[in-house]
Amino acid sequence: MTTPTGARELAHPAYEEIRLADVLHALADPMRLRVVCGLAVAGTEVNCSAVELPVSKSTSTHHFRVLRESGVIRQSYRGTAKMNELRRDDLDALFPGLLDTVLAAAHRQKARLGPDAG
Amino acid sequence: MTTPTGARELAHPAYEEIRLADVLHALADPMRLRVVCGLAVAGTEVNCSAVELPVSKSTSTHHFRVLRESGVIRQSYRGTAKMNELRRDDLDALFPGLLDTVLAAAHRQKARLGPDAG
DNA sequence: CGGTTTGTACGATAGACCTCGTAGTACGGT
DNA sequence: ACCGTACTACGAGGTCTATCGTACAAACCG
Repeated sequence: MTTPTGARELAHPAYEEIRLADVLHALADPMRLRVVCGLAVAGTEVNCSAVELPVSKSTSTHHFRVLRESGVIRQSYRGTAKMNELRRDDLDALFPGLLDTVLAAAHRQKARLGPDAG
Repeated sequence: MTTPTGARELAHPAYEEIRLADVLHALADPMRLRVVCGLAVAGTEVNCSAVELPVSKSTSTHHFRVLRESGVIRQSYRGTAKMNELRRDDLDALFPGLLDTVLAAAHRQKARLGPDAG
C-alpha cells in the first residue's frame, strides 16, 4: 500500500518552474529531438513505444523522463500505457515561437542531411 | 617555428557542418546563454572579457570555444584580444528564427526571474 | 628589452549524462 | 488466478562536461 489511490502520479514542473536552459538541454539530444518531432507530428497523446528509437527501452524511458522533468512534455498513465504529449500551451506562453522554430529547424536539417542522420 | 605565418587561425565548423543538436547543446548552458545574450546586445565584435561571467578565466575560455565549435559564434584574433560575434548570417540561414526566439526567450525569462537568475 | 594585457594549454577533479541489462511493478484480459 | 503488455527502478560502465589553478604564449606599449 505504497500508493493508496490507484492513479499513479507523475512529477511535472509547474509552469513557473520551467527553465529555458533546461528546455534547451532537453532538446539538445538527438534521441529526444526525435521524440519531440514525433509528438509534434502526432499532434495528440501517444504512448511511449509509438516513437521508435534506436536505443533500449530503459534508455527510452530515461529520455522521456528528461523531457517531462524539463517541462517539454506531459505524461500520464492510461492503463498499462503511458501517454505523452507536448506541453505546447505552456511552452508557447513562456517562450513564444521557440518550439516551432526548433521543430522547423529539425525538419530542415533532416531534409538536408537525410532522414537517418542524427 | 611551429606556426609559420603570424596570424593564428581558429577552427570554425563550415556552414554545412553546423548541427542543430550541437547548437542547442551550446545554448543549453546558463553561462553560454549569457555570452550569447551579451553578444546579441553588443551587436558588433567584442572581446572575450567584455562579457563578464562569474567563473574563472579558463572556464570562460572553455565556453567560448564550445560556442565557436558548435557554430554559434565566430572568433578572430585582433592584437592581444580575441574578438567574438554571433554567426547570425549562418544561423539564420540554417535555422530561421531560432536565434531570435532563443534570445527573446532568454530575455523574457530574465525579466520573469530577475536578472541574477541562471 | 621589460612589463602589461589578454587569452591558451594542460592537468586534475567532481559531477552529470547516455547507455545498457536485469529485475520488478501496474494494469488489463482470459 | 494467470499471463502478457508496457513501462520503471536500480546499478554499472564509460564518456563527457564544468570548473579550477598554474604555467605559458602572443601582441602591444613604454
